[in-house]
Amino acid sequence: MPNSLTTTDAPLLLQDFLPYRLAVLAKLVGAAFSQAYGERFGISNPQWRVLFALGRKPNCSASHVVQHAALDKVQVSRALAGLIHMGLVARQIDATDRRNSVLNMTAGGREIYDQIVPEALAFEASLKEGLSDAEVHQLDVMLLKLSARASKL
Amino acid sequence: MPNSLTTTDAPLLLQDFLPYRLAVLAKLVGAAFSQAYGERFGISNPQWRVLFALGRKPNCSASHVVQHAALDKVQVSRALAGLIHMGLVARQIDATDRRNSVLNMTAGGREIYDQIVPEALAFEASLKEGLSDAEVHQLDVMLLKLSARASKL
DNA sequence: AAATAATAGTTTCATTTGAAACTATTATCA
DNA sequence: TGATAATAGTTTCAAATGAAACTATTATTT
Repeated sequence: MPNSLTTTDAPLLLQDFLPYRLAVLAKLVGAAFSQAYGERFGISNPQWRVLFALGRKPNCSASHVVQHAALDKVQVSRALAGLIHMGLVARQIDATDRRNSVLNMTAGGREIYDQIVPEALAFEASLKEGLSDAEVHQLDVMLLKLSARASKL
Repeated sequence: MPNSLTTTDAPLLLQDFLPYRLAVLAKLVGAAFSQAYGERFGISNPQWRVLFALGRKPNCSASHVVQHAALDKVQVSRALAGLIHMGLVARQIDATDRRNSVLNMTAGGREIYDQIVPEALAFEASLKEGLSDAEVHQLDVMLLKLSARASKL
């Protein structure tokens, strides 16, 4: 057995393996984001998602957040508990269906939100720096295609 | 205060926000991968990375894995503990520097590895299905650019 | 050579995450 | 109407993750 310790014929190059590359990039970006902003406001990544969802659609329920922030109901429940405890979000109960909550940012929550949105967009722009408009468009198309494929695997 | 409960002027669209899109896609892909293969072999995501790193470079140390698999030393230590316990990896001690370990897959480890590599490549190919060669190349370029930018934020 | 620093890797402990079970409320069906 | 199922959300418990402290070994400094 002359080569029992050598590599196999077609070793998988981790650096080129798309699932790996996506994971590494997403983690890097997420860490940079939450280091920059989470630290400043004491807000975690799932909590940002909830705030952004509420910014987009006030008076919504937790289930709505689940569907629009790619979080499961446990994560949303926990994120909300924190945000409510910090006084950034207020929860009422839907009188017509007492299972539903009606969520909104408080004045304090909106203050942070209004502050963070432009910075988040600047962060994104900075991330895209070096990409041409055409490339940004290509990226959009490919992320959509990859997401569509991935959800079928 | 006529609009205290309406959205702000430029709400951030989570669905379009690149850090969010990357996170969601990476998670989706990672989940699909480890559901398909992790379940079958009882191997976690960090453990796959270690195996792939060892496939690429036998006789390497744990530090080498740290540098080439985007894992920290704690994750590598734990992944190795599991792999060794499963009998898929063997660890010797470098006689010239007894701090270093010398890692290799066992015959059993290589058996799984040789089985998984073509499937992993097929998985990747399936993920890229629908992308033209030009698009795949574009994707490569943009992931590289984004990674470079992200590591500077 | 002794003391200090650096490197490789592990362990410990606190926090995060995920899956499953649970409560409360409303909807459906017999 | 009463029983069953479905929905909204929370809690609980186990596993995964991360940061910091720790052990062992080698390198450097004095």
